Amino acid sequence: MTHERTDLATALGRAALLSNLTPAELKTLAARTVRKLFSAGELLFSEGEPCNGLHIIAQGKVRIFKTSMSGREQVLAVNVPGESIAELPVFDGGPFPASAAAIEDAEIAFISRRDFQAYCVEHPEVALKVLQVVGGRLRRLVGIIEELSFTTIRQRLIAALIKLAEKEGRTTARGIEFQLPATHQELAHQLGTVRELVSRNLMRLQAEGLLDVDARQILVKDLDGLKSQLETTS
Amino acid sequence: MTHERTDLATALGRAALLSNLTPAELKTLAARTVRKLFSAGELLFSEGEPCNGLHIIAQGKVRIFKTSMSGREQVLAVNVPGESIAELPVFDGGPFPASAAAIEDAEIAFISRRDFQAYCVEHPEVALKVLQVVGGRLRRLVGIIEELSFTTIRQRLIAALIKLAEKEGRTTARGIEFQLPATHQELAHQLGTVRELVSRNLMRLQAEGLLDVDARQILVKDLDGLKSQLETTS
DNA sequence: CTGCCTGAGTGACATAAGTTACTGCTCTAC
DNA sequence: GTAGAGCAGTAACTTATGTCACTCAGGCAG
Repeated sequence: MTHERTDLATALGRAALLSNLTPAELKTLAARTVRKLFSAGELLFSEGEPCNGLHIIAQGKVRIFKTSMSGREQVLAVNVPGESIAELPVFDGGPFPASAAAIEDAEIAFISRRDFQAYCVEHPEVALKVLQVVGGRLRRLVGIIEELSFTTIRQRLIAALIKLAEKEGRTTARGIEFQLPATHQELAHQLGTVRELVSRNLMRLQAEGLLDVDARQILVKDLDGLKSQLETTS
Repeated sequence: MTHERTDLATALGRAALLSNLTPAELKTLAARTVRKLFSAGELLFSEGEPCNGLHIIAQGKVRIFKTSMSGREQVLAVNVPGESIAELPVFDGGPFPASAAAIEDAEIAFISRRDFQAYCVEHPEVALKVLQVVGGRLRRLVGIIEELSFTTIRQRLIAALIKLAEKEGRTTARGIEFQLPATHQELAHQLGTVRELVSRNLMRLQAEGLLDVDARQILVKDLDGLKSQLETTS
């Protein structure tokens, strides 16, 4: 029990939302949080449900997404430990605008709406922090809209590959090498499309000599060539 | 001068963001605002510019939008008097994520970032209000993403028509009648597409007997029929 | 009255996107 | 080892989307 509380307090301290709180404050807050465990694939909550508290990720990755009637998915965000989920419904009182599921086994610190709101009133600077976090979220959403509205799947895929190459790639003699972080299916969800198109477009990029693809293993042979693909008038 | 200040104070009072402030408070705030006038079509600000204050609409309509390299536009929001624009960049300090232009001649109350932030620190409840407003904005963005990702232009158009019919339509013997609020071009921007597709889809709906179209004049003959079009598996 | 400008309707076309339906590969469980 | 599950590659096809290039009507300025 004590152990758990301590863990939660440190986990909370890592949360961007709650940085610059004193250890004592964290402890008080931790005493009011509930630890929740989710296994990979499990739903944290579904779109449309009422929101009764703030989720902070202590362990694991969480995917925020919308689902269409026909079963297609569009990922809105992937959140990692230290980030919070669904800050907004906590404040505006509305239902969740999207669903959330654990990508990996995950541990979540849950603070009830009432407690967190009370906390914000006592600590106005927390509300400003929340605004900052929400600002970043809003910017990402606008970015997604821009992509959906103006770019092809090919370009979105290229953009994703470039980001991965620059973040996770190892530079080798032949180029920049990395693994796709998930299945083609999951990547497709993040790009707002279907598995087949990811596969096809990867093959097409390979045929054009920009990449070598071996299932999830990617070798970028011409990063600048890839980047130049993003600047076409589309 | 006094007149102007008074006007601004009442205009501010109508703003959702600042409701439940006392007249005295409004007056103080109004003393710190600048009145800006824009004529139809004029840009308030452009995507990427630094944000140095909060805009509140006193008169006129304002369009928030993204532009692609090839010149296409995607409207993110249309804001009317009483609403605020770009609350978020004020808080997170980043640049504007999108551009804003006046649809009609517009009058804007402008409060500098510094002043408004100071105001929020003194009045924590205002920060919570801002969170609520931003929450609504975020929900709308998620809605746009859902539409772009899962629906066809036909369905988006139908949804827009239904909304207009229910909000502005006059019921006549032959059906619900209303005018499109803008040119096909503008409607296309709001749906994230081009003029031709709006025109074509309207004609197609007419051919199917759901509507009568005469340029901007619309007569909805079968509202339920329209609605049922939205429930297909797409 | 005439010519011009803007907005609207349309046909032809190229391409992107999504669906269906396979094949084949690689694990894991039995 | 074998069966089955899950992931990946692909071909054929349908539809949606966007572009180009017009035509046409109405309104406004000269």
